[in-house]
Amino acid sequence: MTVSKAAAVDATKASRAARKEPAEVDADGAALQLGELSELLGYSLKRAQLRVFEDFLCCVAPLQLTPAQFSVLLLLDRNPGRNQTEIANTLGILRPNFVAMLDGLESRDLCARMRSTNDRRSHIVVLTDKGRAVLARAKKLVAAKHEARLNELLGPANRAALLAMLARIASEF
Amino acid sequence: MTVSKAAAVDATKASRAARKEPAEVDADGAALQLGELSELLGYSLKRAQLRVFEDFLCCVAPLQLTPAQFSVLLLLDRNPGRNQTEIANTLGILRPNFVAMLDGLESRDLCARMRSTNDRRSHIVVLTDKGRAVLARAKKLVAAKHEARLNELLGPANRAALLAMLARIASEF
DNA sequence: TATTGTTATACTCTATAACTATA
DNA sequence: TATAGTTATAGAGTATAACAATA
Repeated sequence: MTVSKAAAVDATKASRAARKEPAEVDADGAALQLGELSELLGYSLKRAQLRVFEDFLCCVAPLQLTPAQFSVLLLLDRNPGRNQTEIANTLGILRPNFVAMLDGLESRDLCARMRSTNDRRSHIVVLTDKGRAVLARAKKLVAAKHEARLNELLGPANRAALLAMLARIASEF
Repeated sequence: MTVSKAAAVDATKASRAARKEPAEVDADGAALQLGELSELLGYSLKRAQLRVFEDFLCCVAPLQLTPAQFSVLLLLDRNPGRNQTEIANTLGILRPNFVAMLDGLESRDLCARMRSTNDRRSHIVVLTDKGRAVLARAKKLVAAKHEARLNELLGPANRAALLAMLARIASEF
């Protein structure tokens, strides 16, 4: 669910090898046959996901946000007053792993932990003003550069159909 | 491009947290709003990919094969006489990382390295008889349990459309 | 000099156990 | 006792540099 910060710094360099496409020729000039691999949904799913995350990283590079960090900011903005466990669970991040992730965002003053008055064990996670500003800029970059290109590649109808099928797989498969 | 071997041993246990679905209720009974997240292609792509790999692991559990290992066996079967670099490159695996992966398959007698007579630097990777047998059984399990259920969920036409769009994203985006 | 396979290494991601402070 | 946040830790996955053997 997350992406390396090193990759965020230099997405193109970080996955140069993975970018080599199946059909690309090798040293001797003969590309290998993918065979049944190209009919395996999981295989194409994985390669498409890597490519999309790579492009996301590229598009949001000025803001230094990974897909995972962006998803946290989005969720905080939409769900104020929630604690770490609730945010982490919703994103499929394990609570122990969410600690360092929040530390990173908090150290950049994008969000803050606040002790809940109801339950002093809980940390309510809030977006800071800077966090809201960065999120707003990130949304614009994602919409204008990232999602726009996907829309262009697939067409709006196909893009919607793709999204619906992916959501269906994630929730019903 | 690969999947943990621990997950292969117990896929359900390994990703219990990640399996919690976005709409699932929390302790206080109120599910969080995903908001724009549900319109982010990358987000659904990632969640669908995790779910599909998890199911793959489950379906092929009797053979103890990860998606990555299965893809190597498929490629070896379809492309005899190739060396490590060619196989690894085609799958987007870096050569140094492919060494341990091949060691694992070779130690289970699923494939073997053979010095090339033309170029004594190269290791030609060949499927063993056992490797061919395991691959055949794996293909049947994947087709009968894994892909069949995906087909059932989406319908053949939608499944084909999904595959085409994913391949398009991987190669043209 | 360049390439193949390899080792060593480092960093990220993911997962579990166990601690602390609260409830 | 149970839960929230945390720490420590371990295992995969992924990336780079550098070496030996060979070309």
